[in-house]
Amino acid sequence: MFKPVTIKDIAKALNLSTSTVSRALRGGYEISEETKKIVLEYAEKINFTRNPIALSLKERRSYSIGIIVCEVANVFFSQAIDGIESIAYSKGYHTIISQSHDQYEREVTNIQHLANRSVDGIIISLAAETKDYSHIEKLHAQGLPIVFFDRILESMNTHKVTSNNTQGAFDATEYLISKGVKKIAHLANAKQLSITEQRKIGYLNALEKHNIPFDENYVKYCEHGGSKKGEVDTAIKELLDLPVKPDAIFVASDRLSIGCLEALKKYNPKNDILIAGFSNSDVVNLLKPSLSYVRQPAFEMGRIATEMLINLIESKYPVEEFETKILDTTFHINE
Amino acid sequence: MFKPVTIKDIAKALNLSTSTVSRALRGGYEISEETKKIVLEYAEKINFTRNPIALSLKERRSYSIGIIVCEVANVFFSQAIDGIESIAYSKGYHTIISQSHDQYEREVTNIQHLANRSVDGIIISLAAETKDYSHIEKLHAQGLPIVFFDRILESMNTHKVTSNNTQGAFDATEYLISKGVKKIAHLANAKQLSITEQRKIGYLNALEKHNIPFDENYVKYCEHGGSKKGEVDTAIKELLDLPVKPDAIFVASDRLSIGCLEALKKYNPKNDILIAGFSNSDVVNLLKPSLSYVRQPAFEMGRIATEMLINLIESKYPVEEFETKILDTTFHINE
DNA sequence: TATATCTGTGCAATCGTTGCCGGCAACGAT
DNA sequence: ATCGTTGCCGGCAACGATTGCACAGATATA
Repeated sequence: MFKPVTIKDIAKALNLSTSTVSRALRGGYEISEETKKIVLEYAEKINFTRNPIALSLKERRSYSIGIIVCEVANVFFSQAIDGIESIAYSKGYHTIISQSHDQYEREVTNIQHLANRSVDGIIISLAAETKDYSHIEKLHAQGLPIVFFDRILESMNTHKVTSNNTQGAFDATEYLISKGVKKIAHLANAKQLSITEQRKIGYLNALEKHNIPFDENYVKYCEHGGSKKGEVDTAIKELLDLPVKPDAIFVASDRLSIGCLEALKKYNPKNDILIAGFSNSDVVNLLKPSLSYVRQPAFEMGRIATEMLINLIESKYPVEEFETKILDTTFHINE
Repeated sequence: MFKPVTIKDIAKALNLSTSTVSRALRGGYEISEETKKIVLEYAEKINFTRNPIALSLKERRSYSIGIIVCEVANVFFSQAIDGIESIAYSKGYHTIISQSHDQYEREVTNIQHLANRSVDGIIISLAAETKDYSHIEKLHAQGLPIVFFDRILESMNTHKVTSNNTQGAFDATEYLISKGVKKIAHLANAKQLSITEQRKIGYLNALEKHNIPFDENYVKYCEHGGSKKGEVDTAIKELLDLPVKPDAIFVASDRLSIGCLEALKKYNPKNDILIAGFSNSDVVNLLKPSLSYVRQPAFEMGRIATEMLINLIESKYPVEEFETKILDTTFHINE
């Protein structure tokens, strides 16, 4: 059995009380230098580390942060996680990552799990499927600090971080227009997601600016964010089967971009459709068909969300003023 | 402040002792049906969940499993994590993921952190940089259950899961040979990794079988697994600058494959070098230059590793017999 | 009626750590 | 000589949940 050393062991060995040992280890001013030295040396020798579980119980907090994303395999999210960790670790927190796989059920289970595990706060990007938010609202009402990033819940009064989705979508769409295309389809994420709406607005704005009429048939939503087998495939096929085939597609997410490219490779070998979309992939430059892309500052978003969360956690008084931070995207062309 | 309900609250409200409440909630046979019902209903009503931290302290275990991989952004690892989670959740464990980013320091910190957090066991794939194993050996000696997957530590006596790296490497190399090339370079991972050695053996076996002489200059090691900026770039440049330029490259990992393709795109626009390598990427079919690839059963590896670990954790007696499971890879051609 | 058995409940200890109170000795000031 | 102060340390309780043991009351048996 794995049995770590405790301060009791030290106390017994050194013939001291546990409280004395405890204080000596924390450098309490009420302990003589001599005793301190003895305790510290012995603790070092037997490789003592204090039990954070016991501490969590006593302090009613765990110095850990829960993260919920749809999947870690998505580069946008893994970069955001790196950003979260960079701040969390530096401030003495550790992280517990869990994946919703864009499923509502798993989001509920996971957030419950995290709250039970006594995380001090949660950073979350909503699952594509989620339409009911009571599981989150309940915890928030109980006082659990929550920060949203990327896919935010507009209606909840807390800190939020997103990128400038509207601008990014506008840039991508306008780029397509600049290439001379006019029939620009839009492959979108689940309808109820904040990012879906924002990106669609950017797309519409670009069309409007250039006097291109909007056709609702050119917009396809993927209710599972592309996680469901065949979802993107079907959407693309439907677009290709339209009476007037689109000559470009603006894709709303990384996940969808991949599915889109795969489907096009299959159904449109002529490769005469221009594509631009959101992507943080590191292989985006190697893809064929090529993909011009909007990149979000994922790492930075993670950092900021974490700073916000730790502020909430460590605030002595209930926070009333909340902030929504919007970061700029960048656009990159791949001919 | 976030303050969950405790059994004390229930006890007070119902005028019972905490022990009665506790037993009623666990369905203890010694409690009258009537009392049980009252307690259960009230607990339900006020949304009681037991505090797992308190339980961990008492039971000396946390029902959580630590995972250490180099990075979650790597598809092989994220698939393995999905496999780990599938078993872990079904058996009532939850997971704590941490990333070494192929750095020795972070591996040490993370494993320490996990052990402190009282995980019941650890599943680990070694960082590329790691050459000293005492941080792991120490915990293992203390009785912490550890299972290796992918990048294993041969010398440690515990359960291990790998794929058949030698066979996979052989398949890839032989495929290249079958395409008529003879000057096959090998872009390898850090020298000390188990997978590096195994994959090199497969490469050598294929060369030998087809009577192709081995040239040490054709093998390039990446000591940081491709995590360090410019590492792969340099290696590829060196290969291209050799007096006799290779006409094919066998690449040992996903991470390296990407770097390799990028470098080749830059330095070898003629695109006259054939590439085959290990990859679990979901976009591998969309890449240009194209990449024939060896795929590992990552999900399955995660599942098996977790079953092994939970066996170790839940075993009543110290386990003496350890197993090394080797799973088959598959090879896929991309012309 | 006295004793044994059984049912339902409470008490107290436990896990590791820390906060708080209080005790003891040595010291200086009065 | 007495009092107050200070330095150093031990003991107790508490965080939340579980559990062995004890005990009260009811019922059954001798």
